[in-house]
Amino acid sequence: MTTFVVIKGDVVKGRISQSELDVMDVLWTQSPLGASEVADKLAEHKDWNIRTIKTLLARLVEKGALSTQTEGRRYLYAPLISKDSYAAGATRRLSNRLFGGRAAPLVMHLAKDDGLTDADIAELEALLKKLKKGA
Amino acid sequence: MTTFVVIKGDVVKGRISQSELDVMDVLWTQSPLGASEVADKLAEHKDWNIRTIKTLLARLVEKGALSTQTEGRRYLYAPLISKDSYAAGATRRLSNRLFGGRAAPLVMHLAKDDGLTDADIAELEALLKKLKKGA
DNA sequence: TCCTATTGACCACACCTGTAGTCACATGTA
DNA sequence: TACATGTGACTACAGGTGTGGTCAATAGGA
Repeated sequence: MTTFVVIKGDVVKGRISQSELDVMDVLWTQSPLGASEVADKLAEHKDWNIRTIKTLLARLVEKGALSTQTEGRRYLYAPLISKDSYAAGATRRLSNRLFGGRAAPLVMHLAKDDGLTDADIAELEALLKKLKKGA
Repeated sequence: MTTFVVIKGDVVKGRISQSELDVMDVLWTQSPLGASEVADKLAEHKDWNIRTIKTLLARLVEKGALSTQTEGRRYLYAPLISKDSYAAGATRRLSNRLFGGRAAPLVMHLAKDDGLTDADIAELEALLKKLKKGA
């Protein structure tokens, strides 16, 4: 069974795995980059062999999440889906899966254990005000 | 590398997979249940062989997500972690992973594409009011 | 010009996951 | 009592994932 994850018009074959997401993060911050540049950025957080990173890059290309462009003898990689649209899809999937699509319980969970700072709360209030006005 | 997912005091060895979560959902709704009862409930949504469900139950027991209690010649299964604490952990992981732990962008994503109803917005406002008072 | 370092292509391998089959045993029924 | 049936234990197997090795080509420095 082949699954296609549709994210606001972008189509990715199969799911982006945890490690692959770390690679995407680098390229969402800056792109296009070659494999070794991606490795350099990742080295701050991860202790991965360059081989590992190349495998992840290749898999992401195969899944349609990254594009390649040739620069001399190497590839430059760039995201085909934006972090924003990926995040939107992931958020909605979680919300549907666990809370029947309702947002409030989700926020409630974030609020527990001091998960929300005063700044967060202020930001959310502003957001809600805008949503009500826009409606 | 063995990973332990800590959810508010509950410890689950490894991660709960998608299909396993479907099984947990049944037992979060009602428990304890035997394997065939779980299968009956799942039959409404899933087309799974009873073998499959037994495998998933066994894996969940092995992971420490379910407890068993003997009833005659069979097991009765019950959750060792609550849906609430699981949901809290999953929400926090998503929020940390994608939004640096901030709640507002997460809600913003839900809001897009009419993801939030008026009722949701009202519920969130009430929640925020309570949070401010409680602080 | 010759060697070394780098690159993508391909391969490896263990563990996880989805999905079930087989087996031995107990039990209710004929 | 004999047998179909349900149960958990163990096994299977393909595809995904984490992690990295091998190889041939090539580009850049000595």
